Amino acid sequence: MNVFQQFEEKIKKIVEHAEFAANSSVNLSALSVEPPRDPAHGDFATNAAMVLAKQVGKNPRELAQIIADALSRDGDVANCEVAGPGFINIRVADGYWQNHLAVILDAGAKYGRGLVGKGQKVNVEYVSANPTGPMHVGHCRGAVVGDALANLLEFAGYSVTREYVINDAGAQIDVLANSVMLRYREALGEEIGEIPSGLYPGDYLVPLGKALASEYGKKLLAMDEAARMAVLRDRSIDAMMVMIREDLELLGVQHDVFFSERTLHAKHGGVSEIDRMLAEMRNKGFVYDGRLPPPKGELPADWEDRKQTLFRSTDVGDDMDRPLVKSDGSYTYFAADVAYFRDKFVRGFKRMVYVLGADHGGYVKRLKAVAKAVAGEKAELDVLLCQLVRLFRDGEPVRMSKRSGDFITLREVVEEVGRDAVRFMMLYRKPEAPLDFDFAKVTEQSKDNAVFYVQYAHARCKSVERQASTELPELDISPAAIKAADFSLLVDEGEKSLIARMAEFPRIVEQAARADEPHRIAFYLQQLASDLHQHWSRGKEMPQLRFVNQENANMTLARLALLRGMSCVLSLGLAIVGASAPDEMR
RNA sequence: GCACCCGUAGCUCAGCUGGAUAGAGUACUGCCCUCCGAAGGCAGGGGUCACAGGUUCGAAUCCUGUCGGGUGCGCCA
Repeated sequence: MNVFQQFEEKIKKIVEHAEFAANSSVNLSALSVEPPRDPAHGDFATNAAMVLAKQVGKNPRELAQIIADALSRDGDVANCEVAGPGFINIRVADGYWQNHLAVILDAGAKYGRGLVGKGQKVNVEYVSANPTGPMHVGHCRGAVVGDALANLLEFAGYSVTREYVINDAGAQIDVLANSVMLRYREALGEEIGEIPSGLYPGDYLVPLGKALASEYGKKLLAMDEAARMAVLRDRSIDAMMVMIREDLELLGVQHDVFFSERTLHAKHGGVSEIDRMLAEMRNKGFVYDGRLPPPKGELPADWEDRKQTLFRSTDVGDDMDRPLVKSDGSYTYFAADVAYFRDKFVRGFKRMVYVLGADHGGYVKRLKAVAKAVAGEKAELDVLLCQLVRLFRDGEPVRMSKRSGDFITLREVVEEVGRDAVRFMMLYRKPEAPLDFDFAKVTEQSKDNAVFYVQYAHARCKSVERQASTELPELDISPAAIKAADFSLLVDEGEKSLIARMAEFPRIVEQAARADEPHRIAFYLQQLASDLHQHWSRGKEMPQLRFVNQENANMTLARLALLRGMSCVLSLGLAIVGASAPDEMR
């Protein structure tokens, strides 16, 4: 339970035993205890009286006074004030925050951990780039957001599986195989000329062509079409996935499960997973044969009105029913998607999160419909839409052309600006807002990129420890000694408010986890770092506030404890973001 | 035509799911290093929260409509 919830409980107890609530049942679900907007208002603020006023038919300020009086008798509370329309501002007793520092240090890496999820199984699916080439910048954001969300949920106590769907069953794989075939012939010495349009032109396929040439010689040419394509498909997908995994590794992204779409189509005893799903859905009444109205707007040239196998997704919130079988008899991607969701459900996940690009916005409704049809209320599906990233260099848009295979790869971006900066930048914005990414600014280690600011705060904490052991070589600064320091020496307002800020961490984690919003961690870290830098600078004007005090070893030790707590929270937050917490900046 | 996302300081964005006087960074102006790391800090100006209604003690936040920007819209994945 975090400190805010502790106060909520105190207030609930007071209300439950209060006279005004005696003969009416009160609903306290909207009750909240928050950090006050203005620090001058105290340590906590609650809306309790305003939530209750109407329920018990009393004036909110009067009610606030009653609650405030009762709350004032609590040992943790120094005083309470009624303010504005009926807020209760709470100021904690001496020693409260100092005690909380002990809580933080005792918890260490467990501080704020495991408070929400209760071990519930969650599946986070992200990246899932087509295995047709290296990852490009466009994949970056989804990769970082998905990974940070997985970190966050795991930290919050969920049992998280990070999953990547390999789209290895579609027509694009044949295109890939044909492109590789060309590179193979090239490697055998054939003159291939310009890559025909419709095939992938990128140079990244050249090594694979060579590898196949040295392994198979001319044998592939002699094979019949089907056998050759089978080899080319398998080898191409494998090679592309190796590349993609290397790219993800650069970003520090690791998946637990790579799920192959082909396994859904594969027949076992004549029946595929999709067949099974279809039978089940037909039983439930979600599959029928019928006709779809023509698409709105300009009619596609090859549109024909025909009877087809449809999924009745309109029954569960979608805009239109969706085709499951193509005119050539094969399954649509949507059919695979239903089967895939069903597979996750069977694997026991209660929550499936899909991290998708904004160009998949139109897909959200049908995915939610799938979830309802397959799992009913037994599992929920959330979609995180990441808006596009626009690339700039010194304010000028960076042009990319897919046609020529001339796109900026994820590798180029990470190698130029660094993993930590890329990750923080991608999270320093809520995902549904578009993001402008300027190479020049991100590389510049300045306030333009908050990651350095936050990392600097961590390095500063460590720097002071180094300084302390130089100036006070006799001082024992082992973790045990620091835990045993006399925290009551930390009486400065700045010191107390640093602890108060750290105490917000568990609350931020909970809120971010509930809302699937990892970016909140990044913003919190920025705030926390700012508080530290600010307090640090006060030591310039007032040397007595400096952390290291040669005349007072006990004070130094207490302040080192404060910094230990600070660096602990900073590094926990940075770990969720996926950036390092360096001991020094170079 | 329909659906989804966005519209907050000159610019880039937060805003704790309905709370108090709407906040950061950047840019501009002026300060602060014999002093634990100046990759830092302090101060100043800058706003019709796109617009119009509605819900209530209370709206940037929720609902409806309008305008503007983005992304999609059967047999692609």
